[in-house]
Amino acid sequence: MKGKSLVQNKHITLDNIADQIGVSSSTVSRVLTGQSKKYRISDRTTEIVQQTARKLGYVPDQLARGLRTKRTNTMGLIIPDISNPFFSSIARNIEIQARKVGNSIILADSQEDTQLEIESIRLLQSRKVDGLIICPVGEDSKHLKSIVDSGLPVVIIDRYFPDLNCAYVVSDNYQGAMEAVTYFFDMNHRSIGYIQGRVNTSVNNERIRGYRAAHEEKGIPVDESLIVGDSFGKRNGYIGAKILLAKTPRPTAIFAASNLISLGAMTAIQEEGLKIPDDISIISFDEQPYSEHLATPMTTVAQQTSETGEIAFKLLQSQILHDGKQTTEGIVLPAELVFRKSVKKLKQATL
Amino acid sequence: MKGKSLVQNKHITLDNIADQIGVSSSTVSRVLTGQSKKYRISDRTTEIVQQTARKLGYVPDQLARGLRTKRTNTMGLIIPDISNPFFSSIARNIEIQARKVGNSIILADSQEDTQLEIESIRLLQSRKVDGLIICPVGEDSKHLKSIVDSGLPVVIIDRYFPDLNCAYVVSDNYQGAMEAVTYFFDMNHRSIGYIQGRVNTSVNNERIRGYRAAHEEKGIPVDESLIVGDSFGKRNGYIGAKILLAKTPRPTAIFAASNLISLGAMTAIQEEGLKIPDDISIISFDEQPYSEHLATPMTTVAQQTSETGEIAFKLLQSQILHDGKQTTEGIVLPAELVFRKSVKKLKQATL
DNA sequence: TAAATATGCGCAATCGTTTGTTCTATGTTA
DNA sequence: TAACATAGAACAAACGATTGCGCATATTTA
Repeated sequence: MKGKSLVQNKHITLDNIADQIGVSSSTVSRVLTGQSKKYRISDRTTEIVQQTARKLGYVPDQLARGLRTKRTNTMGLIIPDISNPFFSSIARNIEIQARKVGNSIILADSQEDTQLEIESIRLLQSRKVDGLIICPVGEDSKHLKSIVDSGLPVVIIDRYFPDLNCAYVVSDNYQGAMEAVTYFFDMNHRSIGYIQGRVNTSVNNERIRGYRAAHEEKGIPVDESLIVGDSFGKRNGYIGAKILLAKTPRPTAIFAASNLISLGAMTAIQEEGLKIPDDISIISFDEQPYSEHLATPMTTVAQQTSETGEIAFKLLQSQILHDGKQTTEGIVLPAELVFRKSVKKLKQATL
Repeated sequence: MKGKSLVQNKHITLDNIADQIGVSSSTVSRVLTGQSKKYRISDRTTEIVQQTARKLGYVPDQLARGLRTKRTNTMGLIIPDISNPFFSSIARNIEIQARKVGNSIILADSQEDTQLEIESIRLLQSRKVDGLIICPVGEDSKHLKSIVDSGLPVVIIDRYFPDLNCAYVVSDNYQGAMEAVTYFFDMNHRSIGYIQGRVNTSVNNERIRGYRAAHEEKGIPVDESLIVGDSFGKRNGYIGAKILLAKTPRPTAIFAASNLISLGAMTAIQEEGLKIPDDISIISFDEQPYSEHLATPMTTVAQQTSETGEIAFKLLQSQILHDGKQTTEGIVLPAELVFRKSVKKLKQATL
């Protein structure tokens, strides 16, 4: 058997096959979609059709099929920054799940820009995706509401909107932040800076809520001036840390709202000639492959990225299979504190 | 003006618009594709069409359009592991470029598996992408040849095949490796382990070639037993390092073929109770945001990821615009050594 | 005033599939 | 033998957009 894959000279269509063996294209279609029995195509015909299809290297035109069937087996994925390992890890798992069932993913990077997010949604709609998995930029949800209302299956990940009637899967940011800050307290820290991410995103709100709750539980008032920053990027981490470190008295600990933030904070800390954890303790959101290898192995709060992707896909898929009936299930995955060396146990609790 | 975005009740087509204002759908089409002048549609009609299209929230069905025009404005992107920041960074830049011109990217993760790569290609073909950007798994290129021969515009990135007549953009792995190893020599190292990536990929071959060339230039014979490993993953880095560190005499330096490999190597080094760079020096391929923050800031050889993405896209785009005429341009981008602290200068050159 | 040219737009085919309906043999039953 | 099933497959109409061609009017030209 010659395994040589034929060069597809132009393009093979159902009609080509049909002509070749003198049947109609409908018959070919039914055979190739496995409906021989249903439409009583004889075994002989079925066999012949399959053979010639294979011989000619037929591959169905998904555009035509989609046009006719209203299903493209394609989903849109909108991510604020695919180069961020946190997101790319989620994306990967979504893609893997999708491919298992013959679906494809159209990727859009919104670059943390709501306007681009809106454009992306339009673009994906025009490409007739069966559904959308979207990690929203964050503050605004009007455009999301309108698309959910339009009936397109949507699953939101990472960030969500309480008033949006839509399936979502997020981490328990409240609990994660709460645990992290509580841990700081347990290590006798009392002045904990928080370098936050993009404000007014659910992620950020929840983490702040956790930060406050931890304070409240310990009966420690929160110093509002210790909450700084406004984005999940590295630069913001740098700036935020600079600000915190300039305070007198200097906070003894920093809670960084993302992997990039902590990276930025680290260069600031270094520039100030300070050591982690001796001079300043730090916990970062987002576990990364390199976390354990940092100058000081980083204590992090880990989110379940691969589970997030997998669950999001399955949620979406189920909506699609149930004929676009949207579920509004919300799934929240626990975040887990992974302990390393970046927080120091202070001697005496001031107070 | 009410900015309220209308719920698209079902779906607006050209015919809907046409009916609404009593013209034919062809007229509407011509107006909406900006061909009013060419087809002598009156200003008045043009105006009305545009208004109602806007009012009704018309968004063209790209499936139908693609079916008719044979252009989908969609490109396929096949990547061995999108969660690897090296690749996701490339992917991001491709997506950004693509979107600028209204194109979309269908993402496929081949999981470093040639079989999945082949499947992905099929899938993308059936989805009628205008072209393909692919970072091949590596060893085999038969399937690539067949697809290039089929006339589909293709650009290969990161890894390439000398015998494949196809545009590509890669880093100068030879030069990068050569510089790294030469630097080791300049620091008086003489026994340099190399933890390689997937064997028989161009990336790996070129880097080994550089490794050898550096030796030759210095007149130092290469110890074949110092070349270990077989994948770009973290696990391979760990294992490779374990093997190298067990040798007596122990090599004084390790050259790691990827960011993940060096991460794995670091845990091995740590487990052995060794310090970088005091006990062992290391250089890693792939600059990363965290490179400077590692336990010992890592000397790396940086590749131009964003340029890679951008160039790859533009190469592909140009092929597509020139009516599928494939260019076979090969672009190789220089790699740059970025110096940090992970290499120690040894006292005496043994010899 | 007839012919020529311009203006403005519609017809209908087409892209490749899918699918409800119809058609024709051939066999079966009463 | 008339009536009727049944098997096996073809017909044709979608899906929504694009586009070559053609058909009316209106305007200009000779």
